[in-house]
Amino acid sequence: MTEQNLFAVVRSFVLQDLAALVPGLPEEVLARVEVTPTKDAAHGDMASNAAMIAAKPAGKNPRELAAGLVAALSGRPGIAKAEAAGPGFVNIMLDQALLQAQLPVILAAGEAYGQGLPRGAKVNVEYVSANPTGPLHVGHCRGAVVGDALANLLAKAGHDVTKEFYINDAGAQVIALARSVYVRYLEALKLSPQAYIETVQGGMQYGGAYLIPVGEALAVQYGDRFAEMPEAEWLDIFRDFAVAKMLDLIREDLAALGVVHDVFSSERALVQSGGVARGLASLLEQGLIYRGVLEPPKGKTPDDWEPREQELFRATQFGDDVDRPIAKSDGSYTYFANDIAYHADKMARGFNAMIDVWGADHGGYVKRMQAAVKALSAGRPARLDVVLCQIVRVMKDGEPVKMSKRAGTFVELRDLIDEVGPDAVRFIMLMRKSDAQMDFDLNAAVAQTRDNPVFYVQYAHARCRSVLRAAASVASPAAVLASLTAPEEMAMIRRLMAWPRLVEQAAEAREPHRVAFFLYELAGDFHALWNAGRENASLRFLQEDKPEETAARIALVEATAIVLRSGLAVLGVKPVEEMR
RNA sequence: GCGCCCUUAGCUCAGUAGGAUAGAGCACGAGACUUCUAAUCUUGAGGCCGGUGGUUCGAAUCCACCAGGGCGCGCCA
Repeated sequence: MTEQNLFAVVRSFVLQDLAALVPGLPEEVLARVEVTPTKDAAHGDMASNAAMIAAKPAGKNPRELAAGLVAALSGRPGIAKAEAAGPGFVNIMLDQALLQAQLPVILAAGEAYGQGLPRGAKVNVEYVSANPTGPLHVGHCRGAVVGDALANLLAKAGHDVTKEFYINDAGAQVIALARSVYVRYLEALKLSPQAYIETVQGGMQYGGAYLIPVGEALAVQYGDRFAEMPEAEWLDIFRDFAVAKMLDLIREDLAALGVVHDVFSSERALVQSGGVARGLASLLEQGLIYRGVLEPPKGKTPDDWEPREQELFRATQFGDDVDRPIAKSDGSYTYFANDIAYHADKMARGFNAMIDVWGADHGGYVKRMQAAVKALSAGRPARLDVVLCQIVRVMKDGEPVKMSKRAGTFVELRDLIDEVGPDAVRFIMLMRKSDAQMDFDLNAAVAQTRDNPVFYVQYAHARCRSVLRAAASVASPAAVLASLTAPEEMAMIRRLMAWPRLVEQAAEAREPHRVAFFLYELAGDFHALWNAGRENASLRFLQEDKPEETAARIALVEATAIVLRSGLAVLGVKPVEEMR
């Protein structure tokens, strides 16, 4: 595969010419040299900051250095003109033919356009990881969409990506699930669960109707065998059965959203196979685990505070604020210990880059987990990035839709998908930085106007397809691309050309929302181009008497459709053929 | 009290590794349908980038402090 990213190509020219002008510049200076799209067309197609970056280490005036770069770059193939500007920018104007020649590149690549060259690293993206105690609700939705799109984006950028779901099936919450299911089991047998419920501390935790069929299924399978039995006899059976059913529910919900994980990892299986001891071994060897007593939190101390001796991990040695407990005072492991083991397990499976997508309520957990991964990696290259997703409020008619898990009226993810469709859910969730709170406007999500970004982008694709359908009879195979010269057309090509670079940058920043914004802008460009043909008939795509120009424009439309599809594929949103 | 995230136009938000005159949409003003679907487009107005200092050729972006909003804070996961 050849380099599709023209910005990378030109950057390598700049670096070569810079090295010739100023030999021996340090790596970290060169790394800061960039070639970017320009905001203003008057500044050419691309701009580089090279002269300003290098001026100080070179002991030269940035304008002077820029002039030297301009002279060298001007002779490069494909570069029509270079000029120094402002405080020392080098503005680069490409040959029109080079821009036009991007269209056949895009057409040949198809939806693979923008695909980065393969990189060595195996990346694990873990997301959703909801407790297997019920269907997904809207709170899980953002993480599901962001994680899935991020994984797609990284794959697009050339990484070897695994999508993973961590099943929290080892803790107290799945015990509580089993007990709640037992109540439904008794009800299915027409027995009163009241006496049993009174024996359960905290009562029935999961009261949702979705457990009724689970209880019924158990009644069918086991009859009244467990009706009078003590908990110890049925707890494991009920828990495993219920967890399996809940995972089925969750998988269905995810499928409705178009999310499919490659791997489901069970916490319980990890624990039972001795994974925790395995995971903690390297920390023990490094002397990073000790018995100690934590200081009370600064400021106001909890009322029931009393010093306790626990096993602690020296998280402070790796940037955390305090050391963190590995084991409770009764000796059993904390969730953190299991999580260390889980990440150690990922590393043992060969992942040197891990990304966890968490809800914002886990923000306080990031430092300790990163500290643990740092300790586990012990010098090997391993990196954990945590993407935090802030709360989403679902809004209707300007009012927040009530979500109360306690009252059993929480909005299930499925309700949201049924209401607005998976494409709108995904696209709109990706129109925000994940670490900013967002309101999800139900009214906008179903609107057939520019208010609704998914509609706007899909409409652009449908318009492309509409032209291409109408073009079938007019198109000539020999596209004479040189006829594409109108400013609107060249602007369109520049936008398309930016796609591979955007993939690279967004993947590096772990920010899939940039793709959504890119598509929104690309759609805007196309709608503008479409309407330009309305104002000026000579700009219309299909020109009856000019087959060559028509062919060139069809290539442009086809390339636009390809980039739209390529981007929508990253977001997991379906392109549509027509809007009727 | 401590930690993390956020604060950009009336509203909802972008701002691409510190780059040039801070950009979109909505709402508001003025325009464009004998069509490749006007479900769209063009154009105007609208800003102390929360505040104050600092770092440098250059700061919405980095640092410090302050104010406001959110999340979390030793045997819950």
